[in-house]
Amino acid sequence: MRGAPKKVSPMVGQAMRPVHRTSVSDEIVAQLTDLIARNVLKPGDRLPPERELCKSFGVGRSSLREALRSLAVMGVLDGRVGEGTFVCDNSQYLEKALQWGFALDGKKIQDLAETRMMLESQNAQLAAGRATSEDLGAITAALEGMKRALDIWERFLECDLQFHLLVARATHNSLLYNLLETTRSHLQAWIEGSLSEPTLAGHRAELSLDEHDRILIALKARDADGARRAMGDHIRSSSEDLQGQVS
Amino acid sequence: MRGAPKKVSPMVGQAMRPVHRTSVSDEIVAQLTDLIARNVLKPGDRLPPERELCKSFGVGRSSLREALRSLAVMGVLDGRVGEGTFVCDNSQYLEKALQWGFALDGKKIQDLAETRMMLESQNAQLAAGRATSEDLGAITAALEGMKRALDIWERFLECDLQFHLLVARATHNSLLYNLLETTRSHLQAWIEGSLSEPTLAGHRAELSLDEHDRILIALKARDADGARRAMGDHIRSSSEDLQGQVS
DNA sequence: AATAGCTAATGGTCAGACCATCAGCAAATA
DNA sequence: TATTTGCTGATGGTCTGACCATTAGCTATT
Repeated sequence: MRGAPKKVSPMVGQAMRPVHRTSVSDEIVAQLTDLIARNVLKPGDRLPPERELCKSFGVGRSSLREALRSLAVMGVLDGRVGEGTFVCDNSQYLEKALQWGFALDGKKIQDLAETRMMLESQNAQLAAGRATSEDLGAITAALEGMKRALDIWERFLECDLQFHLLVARATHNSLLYNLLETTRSHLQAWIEGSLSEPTLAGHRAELSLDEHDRILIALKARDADGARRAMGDHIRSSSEDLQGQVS
Repeated sequence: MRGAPKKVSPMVGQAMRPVHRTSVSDEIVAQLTDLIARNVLKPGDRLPPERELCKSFGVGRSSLREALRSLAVMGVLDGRVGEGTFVCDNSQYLEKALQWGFALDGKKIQDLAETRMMLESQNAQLAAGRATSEDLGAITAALEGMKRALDIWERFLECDLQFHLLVARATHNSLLYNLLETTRSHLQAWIEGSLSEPTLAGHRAELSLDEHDRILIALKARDADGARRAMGDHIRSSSEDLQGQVS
């Protein structure tokens, strides 16, 4: 029939493009993001129930749910059982992205602790210049909670955590707050595991109270460098106690 | 029965914590990310078929697929029909996230810039004490690349980015490196969008070179505080130029 | 040796069912 | 009347089983 069917003409490959293959889920995601981008779906809005969306899009529920799931992990949608699926008020997809950075990294304790140390110091420095009176009031309340719970070790730690998170909130930088939150949550499991027995609870609690006092004083005095140093000293001191228990 | 049932004791609310509510899909996501983080699942590896994973995890296929979908959206996994599901070789999990260009409001940009500023300063400080000779060599090479590309604006920026990432790598803290990488790439997308015309390229490039020089000198001298200040000055100076274009 | 065709494996999709949770309302209670 | 309790429907979360489209790998044909 043909003289040389061995080789196919290479021209053909250049003239043809890969066909546009789109999955059903991706199509749904595209349509929904478009609706949100054009403000047809505003933050806080509630989407129709899944079973209705299925009929509207003409797809099965699995595909629809995979699409919703995609948008949920990006922080665009939020599904609440019994209530419905809502458009998140603030596109917090940045925070989500940073959180996944933590999850995917081999979370070595030392790196985590170092990152936390750095975040907390800088947060204190920033907070000194930005904390509102409400911020300072809340931080003061947390500190007083610690003083009241000197003998209830668990409750003491809880107020301690609150103190640090409130300082982060006082930076009024949602990214920094979120970073500290995720860092802490990854460290928390390890901390609680290696510090379940409050051997040196009394001594440590007294010391900790004093350190927190210094931080708060620096914050109230708007002393940025002082707050940074006080927070750094506190973290160093408390982590030394932890390290001692481990090694 | 009781004398005054009007008010519930407020103590109770403090003694109880919200129960740990976790969905099946999230559990799978957590397990898989953990496996990837601990390098049990290496990039390029192929996961068992979905139907097998269902039995392994003891969950239905819907839930499993939603979990896989979540990881696919982040660019961690890649499912190919007829072949299987693979762990993506590139750890650029954020490429996908950037694909949907969500509008970043001014506050977010500011938060992002601030976070970057803080990361870079601290990274420089840490790197000064830890950089190996290879690290310093690579950073020097990046700086020389910038000098050679003074008239090629695009290439200049590329070397600039490399310089900063290499400093982060020199901290030998993968978490900090990852955080900076994510922060930078999100900022980069915004910068390139609103700063396509290199108006003051010449002036800025000269200044930038000088600032990078100072940073490198401080790093080589193991001057932690100096490196931190030099990096801080550099970021402040360059971001002032950007702010000027925006406002 | 190269090609075409067959088969099994695999991800993608769909449909229907059941469960846990939540809002809202009505009945019972103080 | 005001509060609590219990019911009910709506909704997201999950499971199961099935079918389809695509792919790799093998086999038979040319």
